[in-house]
Order: sequence, then structure tokens, then C-alpha cells
Amino acid sequence: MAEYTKLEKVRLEKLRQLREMGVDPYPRRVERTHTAQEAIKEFKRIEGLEDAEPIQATLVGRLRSMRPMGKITFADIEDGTEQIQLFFRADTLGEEQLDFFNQYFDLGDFVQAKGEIFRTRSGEITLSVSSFKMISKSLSPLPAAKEEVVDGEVIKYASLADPETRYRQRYADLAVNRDVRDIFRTRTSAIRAMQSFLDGQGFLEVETPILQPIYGGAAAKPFTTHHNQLKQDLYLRISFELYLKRLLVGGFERVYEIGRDFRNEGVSFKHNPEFTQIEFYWAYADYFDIMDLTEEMVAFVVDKVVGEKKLSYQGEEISFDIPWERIELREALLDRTGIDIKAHDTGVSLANAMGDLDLEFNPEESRGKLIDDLIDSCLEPTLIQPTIIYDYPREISPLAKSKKDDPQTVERFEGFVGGMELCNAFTELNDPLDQEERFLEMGRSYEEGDEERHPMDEDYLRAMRYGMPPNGGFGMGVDRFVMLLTDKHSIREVLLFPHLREKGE
RNA sequence: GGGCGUGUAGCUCAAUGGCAGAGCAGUGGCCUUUUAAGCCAUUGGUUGUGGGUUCGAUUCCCUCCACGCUCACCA
Repeated sequence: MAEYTKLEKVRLEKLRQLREMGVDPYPRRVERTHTAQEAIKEFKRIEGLEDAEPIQATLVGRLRSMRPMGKITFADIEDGTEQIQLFFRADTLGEEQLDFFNQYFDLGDFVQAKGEIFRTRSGEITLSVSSFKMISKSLSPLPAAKEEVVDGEVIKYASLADPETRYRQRYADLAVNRDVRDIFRTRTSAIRAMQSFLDGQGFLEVETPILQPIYGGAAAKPFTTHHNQLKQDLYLRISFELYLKRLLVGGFERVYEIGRDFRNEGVSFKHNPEFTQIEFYWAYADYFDIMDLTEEMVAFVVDKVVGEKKLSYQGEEISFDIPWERIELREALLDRTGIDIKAHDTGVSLANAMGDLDLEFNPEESRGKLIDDLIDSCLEPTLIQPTIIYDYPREISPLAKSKKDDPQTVERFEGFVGGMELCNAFTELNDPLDQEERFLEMGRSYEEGDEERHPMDEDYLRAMRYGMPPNGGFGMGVDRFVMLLTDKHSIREVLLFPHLREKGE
């Protein structure tokens, strides 16, 4: 049972009185002739015209501000499009109606108001209300802030800011903070743009299983669940890769999926247990083709969403003009650290060389893991402008095809922007015997019982044995991309309902 | 999981080892073109939780909870 605050009790009493008067505070049907945006646009259109009929409009929206001044009241309502001012006047409505509004309507209530659009002395387009109606009473006061618009900039005074409340009660955050709604509009338009780009390139959007009997395609700990009737343990997918590549065996040449992955790992400003991923696979392409397409797609999306091919992220101007800088991993590391990874073909040797760097690492780690450490600490943070780093060590890339003249290196690249890894792609391994060997290698390198250990996916190997066309594949964290597009440092800002620890009530 | 930090009114924030404050919101009043409306008055608190030190703790110490930053983890 809800415990009501004093402010809520005041509103409950108003609600009770409304009902007593025969007013339904939650009516079933609503009238609306214009959105706020349409009304304003329509008014501007006819404003200067001779003998134009005044615009009659019925608007709806949430009460954001009330300014009673004796025999008149100004109020602002906001609908999904825009905010617009309402003008209540005793002369028009009668004092009784005006008092009724002032007495029983609160900030946060949804109202319906009918009247004529006009412009006030101070120049604001306003609805002069001739009749109005409660369409949903708000019982809990929103943590609404006063706002002032100065030169088009909205200045807020003491708005909801506590991150915990904002994320736990995202509905309140959204209701009160317009800029938060904009983040999610941007998010959706970025996803639409990716779809429209890939669709235009002849890719087919598909859906593959989220509940999987065997997880794979990435090194991550999965969430486990259970199907009762089938008496079968299932995993929430950690990537789409192995299913999408099965589709290439099936004869689709270009497929992509945008959806949720789940990883049972640490939560941080850039990790949420469930996150959105885009992956595409392109038959008869290699990683150089994927590099080109990646650059085009990212530029397309940035342009679509931002309006130009550059943006500002955490104070850095980032340009997405084609082509990106492309650097071989070995050279990039040599440049940043003075270490030539090619000169060190064992973990021990590389660990010795890394000893001179001011860097913490576990010298027991494998060569591949040590190279990964070097990338994370010496390379990634320096890559602000879009950069492609290519040719990775085989042992941390079990699904990528190796280079012809260098079996320890694979045809793989990662795209970095703003000091973050943005995407990961490679020429996909399509040799079933080689793939089986890689799975076995991987199995050996993990301890028995290691949760990241890959189970052998026999069905995937069977698919590959039927023949898989040569292909290139690509994966990108959509949330991280949206962080870039919206200049947010935390993944939670770009997730509508980020995961938070359960809190006892 | 480790380190650091934060938690005070519905919201944003002050303050102090000795009666816990402001602005906004709320309530009552004045006000017919305001817009962070204004003016007058006024309500509102188990200072995250549990314990300890103390004559006295919101303040000092410890436990726990949540959040933030950071490290670890993270193909």
C-alpha cells in the first residue's frame, strides 16, 4: 500500500472533491484538434493575413507551469511536440471557472483546453481558453523545475538531477527533462539510419535466437536460464555471430541484426548487463571491404543524426570524413610503446619488454592477452579521431581468418573513436577444419570450469562443413555509438532503463 | 571485488558537537497580458540504516544499504 506524502494527500483531497462534484478526473475519451506544434505553425501561417479566420483549437498536454494573477491565469502545457501557453480569463470563462482551474488543477495534470489562438502583448503565441477539462489528475508532484528561455537556450533552475532517482524513475526524468527525451530520439534515429543505410546496400535485417543452447561468438560470461518443460538449460546470447554466419551457409549474402546481447559481467559507466549490438555479415567481402563500408555507414549515420559529418565529444571535435586513418596494430604499438610485437612471439618475451613501460599487468598472461593490455592502456585512449587499427594476433581472435603469409596474425580490425573502441570486424574464418582447431585451442587455454570457456558448437561446425562463402563480418556496440552521438560519458544516459541494483523498499 | 566520495524537506542545495535553514513546490491572501510573474503570510524534517563515543551526534567512530567516480574485470 502506498504511503502518501503531505503533498500527495493535498492532491488526493482535490481528487475526492472533483469526484464529489461529478467530475471524472480520468475520462475515457479526449478531444484534440491540433498538437501544440501544429497550432503554433498554423497561427504563424495566417498571422499577417487579411481577413483570416482566427484559429479555434482544442489542445491537450501536461501542465508545466501556472501563473495565477487574480482575474487571469497563465499556464503552460506540454504535449509530445511542444510547449504552449494557455490564457484563462474571468471575462471569458466566468470567475467560477477560473477559480475552479486555480483551485483543482496542479502541475503535472493532463488537461484538455479549447479556445482561440492569439499572440499576447509580450509576443507569446497562446491559447485563450474558452473551456477546459481535466483528462488525468497527477497525484504525485513531479520534481519539475522552473525554466527560463534565454536566446533559445532553456535554463533550468534546480531540476531533477540525482542520478539514482533519474534512472530508477526514468518516467519522471523524461517527464521533466526535455533534453533526456532528445537523447532517445537521437538513439532511435541513429538506429533507423543504420537500418536505412544497410537496407540500401542490399542487406537483409533478420532476427536470431536470444535463448541459445550454446553461447558463442565472444568471450564473455553468459546468463543462464532454464526451460521447464523441455528440461533444458539455455543461455541468453552473448553475440549474434554464429547464427548470422549460419545464414550465409543458407544462401543469404548480406544479413544484419540489431538487438540485445547479455553478458554476466561487471557493470560500469560503459557496461550494462544487456546492451544493444549491431552485427552484419557480407558474403564475398573481406575486411578491407568492411573497412570501407564501416566508414561510409558511420559517416552516413552521423550526418543523418547530427546534420553534418562531425561532432563534439567530451570537448573533442571529431570528424568522420572518409577515409579514417588506418594503422597496422604492430606499427601503432611500436609507435606508442617502442615495442615491436613481432619481435616477441611468446608471452614471456613480451612481458619482459613491457617491464620497461609504466604499466601494470600480469606477466603470467598469454601473448595475446598482453597485446590486448597494451592496446587498452597505450593505444585506445590516444585514438580520438576515427581510426582503424588492423591485423590482430590470432589467439585473441578465434573466428577470424589468418593472414596468408603470417599465420599468427589475423585479418581483423577495430575502429576507435573518442578514445573508445567502437567496432570490431574481420575476414571471417570459413574453413571448418581450421575452425574446429581454433575451438579446441581455445578450450585448452581456459581452465576447466572457466565461465568464459567456449563450449564447442558442433552445429556451427556442421553448417560450415556444408560450405560457407568467404565473408567479412562487423560488430558495433550501439549504446557506445549513441554515447558518441549524444556526447554522453555514461552508457546509463543512453539506456532508457539502465540496470541498477535492487533496492529494498 | 578494492579505493575514494556522496546521502539533510516533494526538488535543488546550505549549516553546526548545543532549538536544522534557504529557494522552488505546497497552503492562505492581494493582483486582468504574465512567463524563473510579483508581494504578504504560512505548513513542511526520525538529517539513508543500525550501533558506538558523548551530558548532548545531523556533525566524530564503526556496520550495513544505495548511488557516483576510479581501479580490477570486460575480444
